[in-house]
Formats: sequence, structure tokens, C-alpha cells
Amino acid sequence: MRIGELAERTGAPARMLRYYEQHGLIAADRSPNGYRDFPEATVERVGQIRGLLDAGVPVKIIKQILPCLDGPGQIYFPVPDPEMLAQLAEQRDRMTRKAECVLKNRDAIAAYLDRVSGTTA
DNA sequence: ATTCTTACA
DNA sequence: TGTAAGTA
Repeated sequence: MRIGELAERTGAPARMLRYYEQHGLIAADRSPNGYRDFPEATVERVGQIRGLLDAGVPVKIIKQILPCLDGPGQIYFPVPDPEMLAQLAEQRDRMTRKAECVLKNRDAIAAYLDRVSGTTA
């Protein structure tokens, strides 16, 4: 499929999809006209990439664990590289801190909503 | 009409 | 990310 359709189906702007391709996160064939031709599987792949990106994982890291991404949310290394494990551990800690922050704000918003609904409804 | 590349702020 | 130019 072309970039426009992929953009619609993934919610990621065409510009970002080109960006992902530049960084080797996704691959595309080229039509005779020069247009990118993405495999069907790219839709799910972009979904995984966005999940990682939203979680705060830098493209640099995603690039390394991408070939190990399979089913939704599964990562595994047949041959663990000590350097990479250190990076992943650091990444895990950042994600933990971020998750705590997100939960805190979620609770704040939830509490506000409860108050308002009690006032309005 | 859609996409492509490049580049600056 | 918004934007613009000049193509195919």
C-alpha cells in the first residue's frame, strides 16, 4: 500500500512514516513511479513502534529491539548482548518513572471528574 | 490528487 | 512539526 493509506490506518502522519523508514524502523519497496510500497504487515509494525515511542523509548533503542519484536508486547533476545541489556535496564527504569507520573496525573484527573459529575449531574 | 526529496526555524 | 518548492 502507499504511504497515504498506511498513514490513515496507523494514525501516524505520512511524514513520520518517512521518518521511520529513514531510521530503518520500517521498510518499503519502491514502485516504478518512486512511490513507497508498504507490506501489509507494516500496519501492525507501526503500531508497535508507536507504542514504544509513546512510552518514551528513543528511536535508537527501538532500532535495536525491533528485529526481536513479535506478538503484541513480546520481546526476546536469543543471544543477550550485555551492552544492550544495560540500555534496556535503563530504559525500563525510565518507563517505570514515567508510568508513575502518568498514573498520578490520571488519578488527579479522575478525582476532578468525580467532583464535577457530583456537582453537575 | 498524491507522493517524493530537501531544507530551514 | 509546519512549511514551501518543483517533480513524477
